Amino acid sequence: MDPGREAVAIASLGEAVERAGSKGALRPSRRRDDVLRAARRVFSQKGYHGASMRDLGEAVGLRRGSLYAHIASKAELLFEVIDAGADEFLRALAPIAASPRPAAERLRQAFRAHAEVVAGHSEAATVFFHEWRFLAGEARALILAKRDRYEALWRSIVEDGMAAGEFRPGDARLVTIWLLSAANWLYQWFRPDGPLSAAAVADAFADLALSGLAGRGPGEA
Amino acid sequence: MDPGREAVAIASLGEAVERAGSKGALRPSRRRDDVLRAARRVFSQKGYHGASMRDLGEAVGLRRGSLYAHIASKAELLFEVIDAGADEFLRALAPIAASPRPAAERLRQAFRAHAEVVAGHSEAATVFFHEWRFLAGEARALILAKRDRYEALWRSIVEDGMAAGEFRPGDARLVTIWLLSAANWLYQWFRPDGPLSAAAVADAFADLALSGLAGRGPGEA
DNA sequence: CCTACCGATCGGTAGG
DNA sequence: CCTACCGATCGGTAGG
Repeated sequence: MDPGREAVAIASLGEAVERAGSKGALRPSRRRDDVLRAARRVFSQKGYHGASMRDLGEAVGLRRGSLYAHIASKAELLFEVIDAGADEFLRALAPIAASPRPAAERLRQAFRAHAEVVAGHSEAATVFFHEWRFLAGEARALILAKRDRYEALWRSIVEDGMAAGEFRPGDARLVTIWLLSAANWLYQWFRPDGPLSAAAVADAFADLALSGLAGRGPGEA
Repeated sequence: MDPGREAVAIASLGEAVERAGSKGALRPSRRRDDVLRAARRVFSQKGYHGASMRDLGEAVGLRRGSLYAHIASKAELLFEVIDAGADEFLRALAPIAASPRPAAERLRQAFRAHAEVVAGHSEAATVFFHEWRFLAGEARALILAKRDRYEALWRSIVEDGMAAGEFRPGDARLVTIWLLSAANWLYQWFRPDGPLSAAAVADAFADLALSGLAGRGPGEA
């Protein structure tokens, strides 16, 4: 809650949020958190354009117009939901990518971290993947930069593994997309109340990615 | 264009399309194809709820109201775009899944078929994955049934491979989701004008899926 | 936080 | 009579 850092964050969001700043809409509050939570849920269910401000108002118990005492715009809500989701993924992966452990072990940890974020923040993950393209200007650029940073963290694990001879050589970028596909797709089907835990799915995916469908399992090496 | 088959198809779509049938809106025409093509493009770019009938009209060179001489509703357009996309995927995979070839070979063919459908029908694929949840009633059930059939075709290859000892034993359902994740995610990043062809990406994914990141490549077996 | 509005636009339909 | 389309407008709702 350092006001200096917050001012920097506000300045980076461009015109819409600056207007909000001048109105004080960005000031944190319990009500504001309620609105963000409602946005996460309603956007994930109906999509950004399919969700109306009335929907959000009903979800939080306010009239449509009253929401604007807490936020600057519908677009600002979309950015905040997506940005918070992106931060969850980055925060979970950063220490794993920077660790000195073998690449295969870090790959397993990366799958676990990713699966646990999806399991714990499925609404934000859905909004991230489905609605980021409706962001405009700086908000969009900021989110795409975080997405690229996240992919670069995964790629660094792949490149380390190839350099160390742990992984067979190949197109690190393509291999990274291949690995991330399985991780990213989780938001489409994984349910915390399903038969498998996030960690179990992550471990299964890591085993498959490392050993392959026609290879030996990790216990048979 | 057998009118009997068309009547069955109409009946299966529920009330909205039956209304269309009674007005003749479902009768094929060049103009109707133009509208469907425009819907595919505009829905893929703006999303279903973000695209207005005015957008569709502009894309096809008609006023908004004139579209209703050719279609019954915006919802009907969404269904038809998604259904045609689903049929492309099913039509490409069905003969591969039914083939008597080894499972590993069929898996490679499945990746190729899927990647080529994504490459050739990227707009329909995007609309399929992002907008199917905005379908209602029977239209939604029909699409989910096709999605399940497609997944079952992939799973049959996995099960055959495990039964034949080509693939190591495991949870066929989870392995299928893992394989399909890489295939499905293609619509997010694959571009036909990129450095790799759809077939090249498919082959790389098949090699990785079969041999794994830490295993030997197909030429080193 | 509300009611009461704005300029505009929504999906869909009217008569001709 | 048909098709393919027009300009205008329906009742409601959008973000603000």
